[in-house]
Amino acid sequence: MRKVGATDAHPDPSLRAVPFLKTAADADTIVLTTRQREQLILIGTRLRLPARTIVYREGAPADSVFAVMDGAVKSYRDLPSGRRELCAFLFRRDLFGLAERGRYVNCTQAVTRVTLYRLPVSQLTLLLKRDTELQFQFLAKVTHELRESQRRAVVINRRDAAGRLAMFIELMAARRDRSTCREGEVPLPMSRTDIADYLGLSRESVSRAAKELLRRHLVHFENTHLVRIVDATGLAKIAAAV
Amino acid sequence: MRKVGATDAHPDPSLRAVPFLKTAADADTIVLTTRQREQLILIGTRLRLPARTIVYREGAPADSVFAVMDGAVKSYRDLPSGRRELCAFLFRRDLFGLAERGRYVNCTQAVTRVTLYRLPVSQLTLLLKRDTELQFQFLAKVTHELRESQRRAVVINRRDAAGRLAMFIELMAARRDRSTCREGEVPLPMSRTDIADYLGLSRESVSRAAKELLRRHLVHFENTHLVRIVDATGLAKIAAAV
DNA sequence: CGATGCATTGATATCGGTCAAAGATGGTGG
DNA sequence: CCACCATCTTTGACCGATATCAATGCATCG
Repeated sequence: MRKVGATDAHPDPSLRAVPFLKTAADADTIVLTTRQREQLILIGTRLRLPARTIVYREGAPADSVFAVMDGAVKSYRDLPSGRRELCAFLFRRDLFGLAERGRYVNCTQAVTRVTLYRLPVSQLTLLLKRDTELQFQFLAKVTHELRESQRRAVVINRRDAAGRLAMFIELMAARRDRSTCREGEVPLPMSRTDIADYLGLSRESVSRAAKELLRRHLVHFENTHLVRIVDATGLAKIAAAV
Repeated sequence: MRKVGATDAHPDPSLRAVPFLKTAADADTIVLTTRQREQLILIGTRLRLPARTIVYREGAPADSVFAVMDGAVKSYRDLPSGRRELCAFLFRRDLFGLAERGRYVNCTQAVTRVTLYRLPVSQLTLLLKRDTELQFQFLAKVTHELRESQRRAVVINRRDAAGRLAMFIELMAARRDRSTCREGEVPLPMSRTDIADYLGLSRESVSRAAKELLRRHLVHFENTHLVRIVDATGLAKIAAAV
């Protein structure tokens, strides 16, 4: 496993001028518009990593921010109990690597082979200083993402296994790249264990929940990593039943 | 039950100039410094409400923001399933009433008799425009609170009933007014049902968890609404066990 | 001092976790 | 191209924790 994006050098202290980059650390993910992404790519370097590569570890000096160009990345934290809390799955256009006090707050690992852009924080800071509009967008995205993940966390707390999985499938469906998959088909590139850690369930419960959704004719699993939504309204009903 | 803070008038459209006030809606609570609070109080009006008064309802036009001067307020949402999700308890110095698209996102109700300051959003907006430092502080507080509540939600999902209650008691202990209660004593002004809704448990489970903490000599309940921490380190251990 | 809501306690049911084992899948090298 | 091995996934049995239902106890406020 390679490790990138972490050196012993401290990040640019001028980051202090953009405190939201630090404050909003836990979100760990931002979705940008095409225009914003183009701007950021100008200052970044392309990076291709095989599946399972650790992009950076929790606590490492946060000197870079990353943008997903292709593939999927997971962001997680290992808890003292041995459990793993999977905070987010990151796809095309997602930005990740935000830090708190100059350190990454999560560990991130490639789920599939991925293409990333790496943006040095120092240069990003300069860009944000020059472009107040971009900074503004950044802030809006940060708070938006925070809200989303907060909503997820709250909601996960009160739902049976099937409901959580239904919600997860809908989430993945909403984010899928329409150009690369058929109507109703949703790729699930991550492992069952990853899904379990994300939903706060055991592997086995995810399996059983999948079986349950199948039994109710809501979805059909073409294979482990591709699910087809059979009854979208029925699925939505279960997913929404808070 | 009286209802205040909700009229049919639309909120000041200039609110659009302060999008973070809307964006950060779900946090619903901000803790301000004394200086900031003083500034805000200048534009507000004092309000005394008896226990159980609804301050505003979910979905009502958000024309005011409120600051708690004394007493406790709860912020909640009733879910379609009939469950109630209790988002936050608000105490002295807490600010609440942030909205999304001009509407309140939660329902808020006085837990005890309370004294509030009511701040018209229009005037608050003006103040924020004049005082960039205050606006900045506002943003920092918003993101901070968001992070906190996010952390809570995530953490709640992986803990047994006793652990959740231990965490809750610690939370309340951290926020209690030292001047009005003895060392180690923590007032719990809210009902067991409220605690249950906050922790995602049933009333009965809260009762049993309380008994469990008592059995382990970690706390002692002087009465229903006053708990004394007997073994702080032991309690912290249970509360921290993720 | 009674009445009403709140809190506790007990009995039972249900759901998900855990453990164990079998079944699929995919990658590697011959 | 196939066989084999490692890993991931599924299935089953069982257990424990919490929800739910029911009843009793308690306090608070007229």
